[in-house]
Order: sequence, then C-alpha cells, then structure tokens
Amino acid sequence: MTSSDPPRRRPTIADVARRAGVSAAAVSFAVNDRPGVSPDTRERILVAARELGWRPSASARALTEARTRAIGLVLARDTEQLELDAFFIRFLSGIERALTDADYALLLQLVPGGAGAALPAYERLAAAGRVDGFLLTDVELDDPRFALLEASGVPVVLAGRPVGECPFTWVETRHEEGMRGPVEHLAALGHERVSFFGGRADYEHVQVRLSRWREAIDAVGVEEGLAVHADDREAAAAAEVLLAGEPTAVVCASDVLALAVVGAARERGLAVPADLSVTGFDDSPLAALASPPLTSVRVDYGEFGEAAAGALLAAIGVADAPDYQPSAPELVVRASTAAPPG
Amino acid sequence: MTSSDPPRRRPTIADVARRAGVSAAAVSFAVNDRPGVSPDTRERILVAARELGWRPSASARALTEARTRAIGLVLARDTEQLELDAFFIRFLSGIERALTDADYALLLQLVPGGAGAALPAYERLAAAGRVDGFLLTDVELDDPRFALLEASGVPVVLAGRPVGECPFTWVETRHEEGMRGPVEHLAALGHERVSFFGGRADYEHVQVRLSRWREAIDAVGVEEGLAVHADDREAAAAAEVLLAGEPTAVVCASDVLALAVVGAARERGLAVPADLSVTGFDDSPLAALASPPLTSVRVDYGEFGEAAAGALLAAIGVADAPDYQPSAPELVVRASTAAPPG
DNA sequence: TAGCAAGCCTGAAGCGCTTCAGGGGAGAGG
DNA sequence: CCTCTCCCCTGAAGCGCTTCAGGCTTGCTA
Repeated sequence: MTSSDPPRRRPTIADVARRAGVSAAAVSFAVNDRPGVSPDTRERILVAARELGWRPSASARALTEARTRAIGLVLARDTEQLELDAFFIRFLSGIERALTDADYALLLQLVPGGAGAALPAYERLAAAGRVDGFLLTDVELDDPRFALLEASGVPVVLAGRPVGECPFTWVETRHEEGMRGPVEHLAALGHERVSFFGGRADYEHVQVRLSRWREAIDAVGVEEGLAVHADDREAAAAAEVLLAGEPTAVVCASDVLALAVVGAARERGLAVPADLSVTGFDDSPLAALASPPLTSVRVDYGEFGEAAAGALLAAIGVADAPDYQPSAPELVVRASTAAPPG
Repeated sequence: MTSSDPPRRRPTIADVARRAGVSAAAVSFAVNDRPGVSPDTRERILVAARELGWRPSASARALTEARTRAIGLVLARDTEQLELDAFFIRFLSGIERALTDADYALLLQLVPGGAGAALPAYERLAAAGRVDGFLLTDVELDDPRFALLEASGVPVVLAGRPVGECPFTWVETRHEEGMRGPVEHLAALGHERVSFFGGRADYEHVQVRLSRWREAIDAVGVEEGLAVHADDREAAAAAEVLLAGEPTAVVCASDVLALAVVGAARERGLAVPADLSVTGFDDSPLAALASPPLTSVRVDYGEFGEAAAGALLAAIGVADAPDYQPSAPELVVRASTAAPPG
C-alpha cells in the first residue's frame, strides 16, 4: 500500500451538516423530504451528502424509527427440496421487486428440517427486532409458527391458504384452477381415463389440486383414474405403482413428478406421448428441457411473491396494500401429450 | 379481541435490569458473557431476561457496536438463470450454516440484469452500513464491483477465482478437476473422440473447465472434438451445431447443457447412450431425474458456501478463518454414457 | 410603524444498547 | 486495626440518527 490508510471513518450526519453549514436536524429533514427546508438549503445539503458519499446509517435509523426496513423469510426445507423447486426462486424475485420499491431488504434464513426446526429462528429474529415482519410459506396444518408470531406482535403475511384458524392476512394464487387445463386438454385428445400424481397428501396445495382434478374429471365426463401421492424422493417407486394401473394419461402436480413418470414409463418400454400422455405443473425450466418437453401449467409465482411482500409492507405500514388480481394459470402444451394409443 | 391489547412494547434492557434488581450495564455484561458479574447475579439476570422474552435489540447493538451482524449477497441474474442452477441453492445453504454459528444473518438481494445493474444495490447497502461484508459471486473480467467495494472499505470475499487484479481474498472449489472424470470415463468406454459443450466463453469457470478438458483429452490420448459455447437459452440451437460434427461423446459443463444435447440427439433420431454418450456437470437433481439419468460430476458447493462465508466472517473479525480443503469432484456414472456404437 | 403570521432553521432529548472509569465492600496481609 | 487488593457492580457518556419545541427572520397587513 502506497497511500496511507487513515482508518476511514464513515461520514455521519454531522459531517454533512458541517459541510453544508447547517444543523444535523436540517440534514435529516432534507434527506427525508420533509417540509421546513428552503429549496436551496436542501440542494446544498444533498450536494454535501453526495460529495461525502453519505447515506443515513441504517442502524441509527432503525433505532430511532423503531423500524429495521427489513423483512424476514425463513425457509425450513432441505436443500434438495429447494433445488428443483420452480416456486421458490420465482417467488423470491417477486418479493425483491416489491421490496426494492420501498427500500426494504430481505433477510433470508434457510434452516434444515421442517417447520418445527424453524421456530427458534423466528424467535431470534423477532425478539431481537431484526425484521419488521415475516412472510410465511409452506404453511402446515396447526402451524406452530402462528402462536409464536402472534405473541411476538410482528406483522405477518401468509403466502398460501391457511388450513385452519389463522390470525394473519394471507395471499394466494389461483394455482388450483390450473388443474382444469390438463384434464380438458387430455379429454379433448380422446383420453377416457385420467390419473393423478401429486406430492405429499398433507400439503394443503396438494389437496386442493387433487379436488380440482376431481371436479375437472367430472365436468368433462371422463373416468377417474388412480390418484397417487409421493414425496419427490419416492417419486420413482410411486410412479411404478401408478403405471401398474395402465393409464393412458397422468396429470401431475409438479414437473418433477411428471419427469418421474416419464422415466418410469421409459423403463417399462412405454413411449411418451405415444403410449402415455403426461402433464406437469409449474412450467419450470425443466419442462421445456425435458425430452419430450412437458406439457405443463404455468402459474405466475413472481406476481404472487410481489403481492405477498406488498401485503406485508402494507401491514407494516410503509406501503399501500397492493391490489392483487392473481392471473389465471396457463396451460402450456408441449410434446408430452398426444392422443391415446389405438 | 377479548383481551385488551396495550400496544405491547418490546421489553428493553432497563426492564430486565429492574426485574433482576441490577443496572443495565450488569445486564449487558451478563448476556455478553463478560467477566465482572457473579455467577448468581448472572443467573438472576438471565432468568429475568428469559421471563420477559428479552433479547438485546439488534438495532441498538448495531449502533453501539458499529456492526450489523449481517452480510450481503447480491445476485445479479435473471430469474430463469437461477431456477435451474444447481450451484445457487447449495451455495446458499452452505452460507447459512456458517452464519448460524456466528449468529449472523444474510441479506439477500436479487437484481435483474448483469453485474452492472447490481452496483447501485451494493452502493446502497454499503453506504447505509447495512451489512458488515459482502460475498461476491459470478465474478467477471474487470469486475466493476471491485473498485466500488474497495473504496467503501467493507470486507469482501470472492467466491470464485478472480480473473485479474483482485483486492480481496477469494475462495474456490476444485470444480475444474471434475473435467477429468468424464473424459477418462468415456475413453475407458472406448470413445476415441470427445467433444465439449460449455456455457458462455467469457465466464472464468467455463474457460477453466475448457482447458482442463483439453488437458484430460491429451492425457488419455483421445482426439479432441468440437468445443462449443452457449448460453442456456441458445443451448438447443448450439447443440445441433455440436451434433452436426457427429460426435460419439459430449462432455458438458452443466446438466442443463447436457439435457439440451440429449434433446437435440433425440430429435435427430439418435439414442442416448447407444448412439451418443453425454455427461453433465454439477450433478443437480436434474441429472438423476432425466431419462436417461445423466452421468454427471458432483461438486460440493455447500462446503464452498460455508467456506466462503466463514472466510468473510474472519475478514470481518468475528470468527477464525476456516481451514477449507475443497473436496475433489466426484464422477457419478449413470445411464447417459456407454460404449460408442459399432 | 407596529404587530403578526409564516417559513426556515437550531438545540436538545431520546431511541436501547455497550463501554469505561470508578465506587464500595469484603477479604487478605501486615 | 489499618491498608491494600480484588471483585462486583453502577453511573454516565456516547453510537448516529429523528423529532419536537421553540427562536429568529422575513414579509405582510392594519
């Protein structure tokens, strides 16, 4: 190092005030767009701030305003469950969109294990006042987080539909409606019996999709095939069970499950879509990449994240509640569906 | 609401002090494990704190300690680029592991667009003193973030190998070594010519993998096939170019690219692996799910994230520098590779 | 010309913690 | 019995901001 490094102290509001020839209070007023500062004084202050590269210290602000300008998202999932999840990243980027506008930050915490394992994380963040609110996903029946968070008094918004009593506001997509598209599409292709392959039965969203699948089946007048549930991990084995029923069409509640079916079909010597039609859900990039590319259902999880975060900001009181009109899920037809054999 | 809600004020250190019959200073000493408090006083204080559900306010602490106990990670990638990325989630969960031990939090910011678009985000976070340090990924040649962050004086650790001058410490995996496995595996199967399919040529990691592929080719004495680069988006088209060279084996620098090759092969009527062997990289869940399941290379990005975050904590001065011995990449043989036809 | 309102700006307090200098009490040593 | 030392503990200052109650100018109006 050639130049000496005086341990560079970050400039404070006092430095700006001195340089602009005003009081610290005036600087505060100016940067916070408050009345009571003449236009040219304000200008002088802003110039001084810019020249010094000063921004109000987030910590000091948090202390005086009793607001951290951050929200928390705690994900209690194992890494593998997140890796192929079309929901997570899209949701996240939607959240970021909403936060950026309000100059809020996202505190993300990943904890291995289920919702129970996440409780201490919520407790710590809440008790230390590290965040102004929480966004809850992967809501479970009798979710233990509800009581904890309600007691803490921190604003909370649920991303998803609560199963029972819920003390918080919640936001939801229209994902269930997406089950109609595949069923109608398959019926139109001539399939007379349609099966269902969904994730763990104790997830609310899986149940909803299952019942919407049933409704659609009834509505179009085809026969109800097998309905099988499986974790991603056991998907391959479950897919075999499913195929043992010799369906001509399987509607899956995720692209990952659909791939498992495609794989199992190939093992059995069945060609997709010639012998078996398969549809996915979420329209993750997977769907387009697979061979054959999967017919899938696209749900806009980005707007969902944006709406959820927006609702939370509204609950915190720093923004207006967004008017969220969830868009309808969209069937994306690709090459994994065709007329039934024969 | 039946019970009245006195606008629940979070307890402060003064409340705890009062309840324990000591001064606020004593409470501070006790919760920070500092000497100068007798064991039973300490106990009394901790009990009082627990009963009140009190934890030191993160904001107040941040102000006095001039430390926020948070680090920043800014991802300047489009959503689609993140969705199938085997690296990101694993890296993230490694980071979380390191942070949890030190009671640090992660501030995650996703910004659309490239590294340039991220600059304002870094500037805001740094100038407001919102984080104690940054983790940098997706390092580019002449990365504009270097100058900005060096000037800000915030500790930085690079996750990846810097291309040119770099003022920060960096941490890297041994991913490049992973190129040998596929090449040797294919040579052993009898392939005499092996092609390469990698991501954008201006990524450092792609270049390194390319040159390691070359080295491996030379070492095992097979012929060097085509080397093609493509973005994920143009992967399908590029795969056609690649296949026009009529290779019997393609080594890919990612699973996504490998899937593109598999898809293009199928279009051409080539069977994988009978007519064409393909290997992926990263061993994302994709690899196991694909049909046929992909032979791929597993790199431990979790330990990488943990090491990078650990190094950052060390740079900040709140932990010892971890002793990171990156594990060797591991070839995972599945069904996408076989002896060449004929 | 006096009186007043409006506009602009300042000083000081306070947010909840940490830290530091020092006070007081108990025990040990002379 | 007095002094010295060590151990516990406290009071007060200060971190960098926001906010609130005025004070000082202006420029009007009567």
